[in-house]
Amino acid sequence: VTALGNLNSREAILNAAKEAVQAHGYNGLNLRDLAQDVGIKAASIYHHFPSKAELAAAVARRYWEDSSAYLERLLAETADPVECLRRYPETFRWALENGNRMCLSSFMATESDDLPEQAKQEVRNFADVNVAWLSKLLSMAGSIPPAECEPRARAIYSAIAGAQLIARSRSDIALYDELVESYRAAGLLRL
Amino acid sequence: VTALGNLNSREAILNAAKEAVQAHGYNGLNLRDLAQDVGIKAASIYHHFPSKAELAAAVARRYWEDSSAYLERLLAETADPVECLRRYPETFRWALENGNRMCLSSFMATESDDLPEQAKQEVRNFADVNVAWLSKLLSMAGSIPPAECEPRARAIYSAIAGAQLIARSRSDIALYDELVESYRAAGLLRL
DNA sequence: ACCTGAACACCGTTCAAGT
DNA sequence: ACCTGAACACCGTTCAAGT
Repeated sequence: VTALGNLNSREAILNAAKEAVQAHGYNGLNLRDLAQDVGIKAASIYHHFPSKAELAAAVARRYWEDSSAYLERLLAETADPVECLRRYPETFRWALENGNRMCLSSFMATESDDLPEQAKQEVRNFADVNVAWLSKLLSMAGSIPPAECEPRARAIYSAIAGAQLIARSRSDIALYDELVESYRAAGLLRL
Repeated sequence: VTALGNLNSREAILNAAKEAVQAHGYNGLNLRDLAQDVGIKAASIYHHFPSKAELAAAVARRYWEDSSAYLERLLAETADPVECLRRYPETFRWALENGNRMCLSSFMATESDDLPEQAKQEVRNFADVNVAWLSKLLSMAGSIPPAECEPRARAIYSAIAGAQLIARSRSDIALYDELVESYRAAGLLRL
């Protein structure tokens, strides 16, 4: 019977918190402002999440789950692994297009020292999911030796994260595109 | 006559603030804790800096000035530009060795949305100084076409910043070294 | 179940007051 | 010149109280 009453508030909190953390980070996330976005009071957030830290962990968890689902879908829809890999940088481009935000995991990774263990783990999961996907695709593409697929996947992931960080700090999407193009030209993304 | 009385406090504040921002960022910088590190009260900081924002700008300014001076010294001491470029990743490795900290400019770049214009400018200056140096060295080395030196310099800078961010979030210097090695293997740092 | 106002300790900041 | 205690508005958090 009954009872999904608070699901709307919970969902709204998670979504608004995600956007806020992508712009201001965990330390910059303000519960009173967040509550106002959702249309409730700050104290009410505690009915859905026991603390700001656990809210952040929940947001980070959903973030990598969504990322993982998207990447699997991309792989399922795009037959060619090379084409799939070519499109990977797009995923980090959207955050820049959407209000000059950045990857929630990159931001929270930067704030590692101020995060509880659970939140840090979810941040690591995002990186692991992305690296595993890249590694699998590189392996499928078959253009570099199998032993180099995982190191290369990590290199691509960290380089893309860096490009997003730099481009965002200048509010310059064209710079992001230029950096990705340079990575290709230099061989990092060449397949 | 007289008067360098407050230079010691001012210097101590700048140094302690630098370390704190490298670990916790601008939003994570706590003036009461900072004052305690220096041995004064939080209110006293305002005798040396008009606000937390202007303190951060002063810290960021000194940060890129020191970086610039170091890079010029490295270039003066190391005849070979290729050797010079090979040693560039070391500069980002030190922060990891020194308490798993990160580049102050990368951290503040991440927090761009919450910084005043002056602080953002100093953060951009750091990137500009590093990119200009890399571009000059790439040009001296002569192994890539002149027109590609600056784009490549930007790519190297953002990739190194990304590697530091990822490695720090795992407190794993070996990962930083592996990422740099992968960049070399992939051709990004090859000369 | 879900939400709130009032209170707590903490933060950036100001200011009058100390030396 | 340099520093401080006390106060301000703000923040994360708690809790008793509302529906």
